[in-house]
Amino acid sequence: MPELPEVETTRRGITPYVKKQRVDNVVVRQASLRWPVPRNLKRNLQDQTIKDIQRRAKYLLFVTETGHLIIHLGMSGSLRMVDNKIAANKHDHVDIVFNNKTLRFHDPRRFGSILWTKQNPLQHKLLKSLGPEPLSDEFTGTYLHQISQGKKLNVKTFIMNSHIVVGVGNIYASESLFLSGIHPQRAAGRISLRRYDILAENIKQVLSDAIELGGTTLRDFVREDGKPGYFANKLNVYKQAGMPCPACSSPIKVRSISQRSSFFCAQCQH
DNA sequence: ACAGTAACCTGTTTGC
DNA sequence: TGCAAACAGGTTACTG
Repeated sequence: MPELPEVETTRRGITPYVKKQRVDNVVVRQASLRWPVPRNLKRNLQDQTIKDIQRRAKYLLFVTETGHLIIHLGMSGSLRMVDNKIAANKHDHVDIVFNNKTLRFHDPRRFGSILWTKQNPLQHKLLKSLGPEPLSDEFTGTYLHQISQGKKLNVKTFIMNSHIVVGVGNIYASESLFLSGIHPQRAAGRISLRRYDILAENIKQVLSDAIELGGTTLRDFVREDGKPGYFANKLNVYKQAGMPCPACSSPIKVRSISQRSSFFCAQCQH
């Protein structure tokens, strides 16, 4: 479900309800997620005050005095703020209970994760070797061009690799390649610096635009208040197979690349 | 080091 | 209509 814009939308949505709030209780109904929810989560988190909520890649980092809560939404996860008296539904696996609101983690497929670390979360095993943030100045066409040298791997899989750049999932990979006129199956090492400059700019643009609109809701992404994001209306190619290309009107194609559906215009992308 | 594949899970859509 | 296969926004671990 969530790519960077959806995670950032969630972060912004829950921050006013959670920041500076003290955790009254932690309820784990299902500890079997992508990795087991730590058994000591309640012991560590209860009575702690959430000082801030940060984001690194698609991980949300909840800062407390004694450690960090790390939440990843996986494919189908969402976080919502609900009144404390609202009963949990199916797949509502974890509650972080505050004074009168509850942060509720819902995840049908259970590919998400909830972790606790006392160390610097950026040094956590899962975060320490991640690539740059796409919206940072560090992420440029020059960077992409440099590390793609010699790679025969297709460019779509390349930009979806979180060790290259974080936050670009299946939707925004297709969209940014379309905007850049680059065919998703082109070898990463056979793209000019000039075209990587364009691609890096388009990745920044499409992610920023999606954040502005509250992310993309295709099926089950919801914001903290249960409302959808509206970027789905702006998709040029993703899920548009057979529809006319917005630029040239030839039908959008879909093809599986590295086991992920990839949407593109064969006329516009080379 | 790299590239390709399987695996984790449930729900919905597609196709015969 | 019914059932099985395919597919879904992610990422790691394993294989060769």
